[in-house]
This record gives sequence, structure tokens and C-alpha cells, in this order.
Amino acid sequence: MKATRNTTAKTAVLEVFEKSKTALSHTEIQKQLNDICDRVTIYRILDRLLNDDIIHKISNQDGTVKYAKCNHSHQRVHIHNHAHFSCENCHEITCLENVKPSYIMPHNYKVKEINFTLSGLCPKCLNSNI
Amino acid sequence: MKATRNTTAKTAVLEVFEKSKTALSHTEIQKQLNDICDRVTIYRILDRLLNDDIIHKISNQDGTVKYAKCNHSHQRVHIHNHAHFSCENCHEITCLENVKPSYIMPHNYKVKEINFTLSGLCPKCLNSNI
DNA sequence: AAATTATCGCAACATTGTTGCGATTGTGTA
DNA sequence: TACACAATCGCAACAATGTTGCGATAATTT
Repeated sequence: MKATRNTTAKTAVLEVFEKSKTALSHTEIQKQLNDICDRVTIYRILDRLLNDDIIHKISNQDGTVKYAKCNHSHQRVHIHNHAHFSCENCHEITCLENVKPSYIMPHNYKVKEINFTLSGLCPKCLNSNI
Repeated sequence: MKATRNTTAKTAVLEVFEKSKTALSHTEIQKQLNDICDRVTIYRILDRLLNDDIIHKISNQDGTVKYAKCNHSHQRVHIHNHAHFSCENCHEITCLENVKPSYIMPHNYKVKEINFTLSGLCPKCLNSNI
């Protein structure tokens, strides 16, 4: 149906994700792109990448929204049920691919996705600050 | 030091929380208050209530921010480590007070708070739809 | 009742995200 | 390679959400 095209802007956004070890907000992406394209274009590219399951969206406890690349392209269907860590000092968000919570739900709820975000101090800030 | 005052606006906001079984966004609170006070005032009241640990903040997966009353006034120190459920149909957010995830963290992280939000269909929507 | 100061209302601004539309460009096909 | 079609882009305009400053108001304290 709708073929997703590889435009220069989209390639540039993907490169930014590739280079970054942490999740990025729209604004951070825009800065790294150095105004190579319009603000709106970035939003639309992010929408497409989300739709194509190339990136995933993470909303932080403080209300900010970030995006990170998915590294599981081999799986046909996947759920982003890994955890994220949000550092209260440097505000970086990293994926904790191997941390998966176990829990018991009450009846009558149908759980489709889970969002598990831990916050505190990341290793970098834990060492540098006190 | 700074004594928190009991103003009519603050009382009204607290009543709205009391009546609601689900978490509320700033906009939802404003509507329920029927323009009894200014938009900015609500933001400031929410800030104070957060500071006094009377309510807690929940940021949904879709990026929206909501607030809910804490029901653990007897505890001196508490962490909002209970889970929340976000319905993808009616967009209501409810506290799952009894759901607490267990998990294993990598070393070198200092976890101070956790945010565990499950999304899917709530009991109400699970029954009415399909 | 008066004084103190937290809180309020208003205006103005900042940030973030969305939409419509004509122009541009990537990609399959002739 | 050139053409045609549609996805994508840039721009402008708008909407929603959150913040800040300041003079006015009102809740407490004395």
C-alpha cells in the first residue's frame, strides 16, 4: 500500500538515533540535525518510524516524551516491554533491555502493553556526584 | 517556614480529586471546577499538592500528564511505587494500589522511584466493547 | 483590627504538537 | 533515461499545555 520512502531527512534522523546511546526528545533530535529540515518534518518522520516499529516512544515521569531505536528487527511481532531508566540528574533515558518486571494483575483487565520506567541516578552520575 | 494555606480554590481542587475514582489531567480539573479560578492557579495548586505529597503525578504513555490523590497519609515517607492502568479506549487512568512489580536491576544504578504503567482495556471497556 | 505574606488573576510568553496546502522529490514503470 | 504518481517536505497558521512577573487579594498571625 503506502511505501515508506527513504528521504534524506529520514536517513539523517536514523543516523542520529544510531549514534545516540540514550533516548532522544524531538528537540534534541532537531538540535543534532542542525536545522537540516523543518520541525514539522521531524514530527512526521518520528510518526512514520513509530508506525514502522523502528523506534519506540517513551514518556518520562516528568512529562517529557522521548524516542529510542528498537533493536530487535529480527522479531516479527514484538512488544516494548523492557524497562527504561531515567536519570534525575542528567535527564538521560536509557533502555534496560534485560530488565523485565513480573507482576500479578487483578481480573477483568486486558493488558496490551506495559511501561516500566525507573528513575534515580545512572552509573555516570552516581560516580561523579557523591 | 512556608505555611501552605487552605484557600477556596485549593479546597475545590481537593474535592474534585475526592470525587474522582480516576486520575485527572489539568484540563479535566479545570472543566470540573467550572472556571471557579484561573488556569494558572490550578497549575500552582497542583504544584503545592505535589510538594506536600497529597497528590502524585502520572505521565501516561501517550504523553499526557495526570494527577491522583495519594491514599497513604498515615505513612511518613512513601514512594509512589504502585502501578497505574491506562485504558486505551476511554483514556482513564486508575491506580492499581496492590500491583507491585518485582525486578532485578543491573549494578551501578541507584533507583529512587519507579513508574509502572500498564495499558490496554479497563474492565468497563472490556465488557462494553466486543 | 492590623500586619504579614501566601495566593490569586491577568497578561504575556515559551514550548510542544497538529493541520492544510502547494511545492518538491523518491521510486516504480515505460 | 525519462515520465508519472504519490509520498514527503516546507511554510504558515493554529491549538494545547505549561511558565513567569507583578500588582491585587485574602488567609493567617499578632
